[in-house]
Amino acid sequence: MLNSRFDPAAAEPRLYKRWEEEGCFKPSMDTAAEPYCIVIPPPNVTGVLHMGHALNHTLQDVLIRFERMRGKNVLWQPGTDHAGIATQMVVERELAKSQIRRTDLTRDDFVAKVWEWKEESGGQIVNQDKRLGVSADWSRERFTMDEGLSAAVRKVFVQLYNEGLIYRDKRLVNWDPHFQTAISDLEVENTEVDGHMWHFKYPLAGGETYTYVEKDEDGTVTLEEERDYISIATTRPETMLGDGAVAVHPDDERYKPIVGKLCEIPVGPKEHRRLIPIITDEYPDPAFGSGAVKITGAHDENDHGVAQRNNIPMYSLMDERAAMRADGAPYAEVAAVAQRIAEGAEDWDGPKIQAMNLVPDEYRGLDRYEARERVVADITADGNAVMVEGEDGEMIPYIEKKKIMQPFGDRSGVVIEPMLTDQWFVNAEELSKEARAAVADGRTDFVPENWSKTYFNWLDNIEPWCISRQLWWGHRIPAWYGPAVERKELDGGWVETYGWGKPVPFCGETFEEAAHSAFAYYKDIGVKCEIVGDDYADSEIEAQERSGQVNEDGFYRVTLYQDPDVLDTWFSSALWPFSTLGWPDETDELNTFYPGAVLVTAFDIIFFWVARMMMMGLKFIGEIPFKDVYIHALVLDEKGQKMSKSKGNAMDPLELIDEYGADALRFTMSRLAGMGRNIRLSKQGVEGNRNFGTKLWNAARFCQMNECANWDGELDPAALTEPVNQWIVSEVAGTFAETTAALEAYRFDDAAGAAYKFVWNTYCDWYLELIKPLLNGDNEDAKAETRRVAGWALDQILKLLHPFMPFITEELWGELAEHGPKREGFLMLQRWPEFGVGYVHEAATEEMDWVCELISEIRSFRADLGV
RNA sequence: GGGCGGUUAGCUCAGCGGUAGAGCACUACGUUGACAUCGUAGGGGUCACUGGUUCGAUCCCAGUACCGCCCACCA
Repeated sequence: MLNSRFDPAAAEPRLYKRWEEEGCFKPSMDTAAEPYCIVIPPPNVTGVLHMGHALNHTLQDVLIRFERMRGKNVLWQPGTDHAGIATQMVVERELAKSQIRRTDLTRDDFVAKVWEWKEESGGQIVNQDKRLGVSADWSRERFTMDEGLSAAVRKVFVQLYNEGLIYRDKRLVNWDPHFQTAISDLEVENTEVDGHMWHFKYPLAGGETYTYVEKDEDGTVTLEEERDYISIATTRPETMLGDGAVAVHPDDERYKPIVGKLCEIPVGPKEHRRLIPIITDEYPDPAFGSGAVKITGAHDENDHGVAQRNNIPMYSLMDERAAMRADGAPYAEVAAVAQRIAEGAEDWDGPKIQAMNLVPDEYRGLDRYEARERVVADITADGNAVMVEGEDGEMIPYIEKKKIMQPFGDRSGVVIEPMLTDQWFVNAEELSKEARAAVADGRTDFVPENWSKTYFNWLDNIEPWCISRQLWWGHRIPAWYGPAVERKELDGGWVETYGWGKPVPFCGETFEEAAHSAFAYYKDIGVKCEIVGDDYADSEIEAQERSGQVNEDGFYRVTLYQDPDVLDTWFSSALWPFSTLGWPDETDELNTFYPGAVLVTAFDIIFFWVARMMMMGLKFIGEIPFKDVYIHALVLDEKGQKMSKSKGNAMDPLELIDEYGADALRFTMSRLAGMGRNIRLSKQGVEGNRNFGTKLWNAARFCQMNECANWDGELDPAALTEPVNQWIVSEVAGTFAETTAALEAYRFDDAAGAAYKFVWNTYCDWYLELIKPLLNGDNEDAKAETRRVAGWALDQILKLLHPFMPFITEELWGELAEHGPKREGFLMLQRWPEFGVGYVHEAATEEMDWVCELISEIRSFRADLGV
């Protein structure tokens, strides 16, 4: 006899172990069966299971188990992501406990530490997934940095490079001063913060003056005064040091008299103040601020554009920690050079400008915010702040309080600095075309469909994707550099000079490949060189030291060095749908399971991941990676707040599993997973669904007590005579039809809801109550039929609920089988019924509707009488 | 600034061109010998606002007002 309740803590590990041992999660590889594949969004290897995973994995598991029961050849491909920044962060923190900094170790030693950590502590989430009942094929588990996936990454990189879709460029990128790496646009979170806008005077060169006139809309003069300066507003005074020009709108009448003249940056030692030109550009908005904008090409995206259009030098002011630069020649010398450049008296180019440190000596090495305060104080002390009348009538510096959008690193939380650096980029615009088309023409569908608009909107405005990261943990960029060579004819012979100023990159899946193309390159331009075996340097300095000698045959020795950077984590994630199936090898799995049936994910990852998988899949396989993209909601707490540790409202799925069992959590997730944008989870809800499990358990117990648990599997509905039995068979069939349709449409809430309603409100509340008289009566035929149908219906219920509640259903199966006829194998072998879909016994249904109604009426009649 | 979505019962939301639905909460009665319960019944809504299309609009269209979210370079 069954206990009166299910014991999840005891049953779950036992059942899961047995599923795994019996290989229930492996694809059948039955060639006659339709393939069905889902690749799991790989959680970070550092990750622990949170509510988002619990929802995401539950929904996938429901689909996977459902399709497996329907007889498809099902693969759920699991694995984890190396998560570059996150993992490096975790390991650095670990090391810090023993007072070790990353930079105390060599790169190789550090990376070895990370692997060590990964082996020991990484991937806990896999075990946590097992507690949830995730039925992925763990024997195929992959890691984005394992050997096969790394090879795929190199191959993709090299091919894209050879096609010109990956390139190296010096651009303004988002620089994270904490991690000291570039990050992509997507990894930046713009947040509105309280800021200030300072107004300063840039004096005109040589004490020149002009008449400054302001007019209102009607053309009436509202202000007219002689000025010897131009007024500039800025939220970032510290970047003034790198200004290359002041820009005004070409139609701005106020400044027409001084366009083309020079003005002075009012900061730094007086004797070396720099002069910069006043130029025109369409960018400044005459109606905003003073209408004049200082142009700092190396530290602001807009200014960068202006500087590029007008050929204005872009002086970098900060180092990789976003502190004011402390390198290079003393300020006086550099400023003098800058002065000659501004006057057009000296030639310049990018690298030359980049090398110049225009930070005045007294600011060098300061943190950027410290520098800001100093700059503001110095300018104000100097009398170059614009003054306004304060509340008490005194003149005070004009500082506007202002909300400004500030970029923060999504992982580090520090303010991102736009920095001019050399990075690798993917031409995302080119790759996005096919990715866009595939959704537009319906090869891939978003569910709900509306998300395709978000997807289009992003693709239509896509920017180059910065893929290089200045980290140690990740896929090393498969590029090696050699010197640029300049050949000059001298005394009838050729003389080569090797320049490391702008090294030439050579890409290859291996060093040999890169070396070959390097060799070909140098040969092509007429340089006799040798590149030795697999002898490449670890750093640029080492490469320089080792290059350049001439051997006895007159060949220059060239030593290449590998790019120190690693790739953005999402680069490898983008390959996940095919790299995990064995690509570039033509494996059975790749042929069978690509494209996948559906990708299940939350909306916050559409850009990071979904779009990029579309791009890479279409580019390298020539086919979409998945037919559907199901976007589910975010999990919020019961008050609709985002769960977070700091708020203290985070619920731990593992705690809920401990308390209520995995099935309760899974069923709750399924019932809440509507098409909405977020779902609210409460402990109460989970408890309610645990109670549902108990209800189911006791229905089974009732069947067992009444000898109903001896079903033989087959049932001929046409041979039934009792209306109540005919009716319940119809109801079962109807429920299966409803649940099947809902699951096919990713309506998890409807699917689970239909099952819930049927089990509790139809089977338990009505059917089991109605058959009690039959079971206790003396009509042996009716009794036998009822027992058979009740047991059969229970069997169907277990099938119906299995995708949602695998543990309790499996356990019931096992328990009942001990008392009834032996069943073959595990539930994984059970088939989703198709027999009775659409079966309706109309007469019985009508009759039962009538009976139910009548009983209800009698009950309320009795209630009215107070009986 | 651009885009997306929301506004329906006290709460959370579903719905749909044709007398408004669910769950929770509330009230009443009844059950609890498969069940850690639950059942039955009931009260409760100008479906944000304004126009338009239509025989008919909560639903379709346009606009307004709030509220979310995403993206974006106003110094």
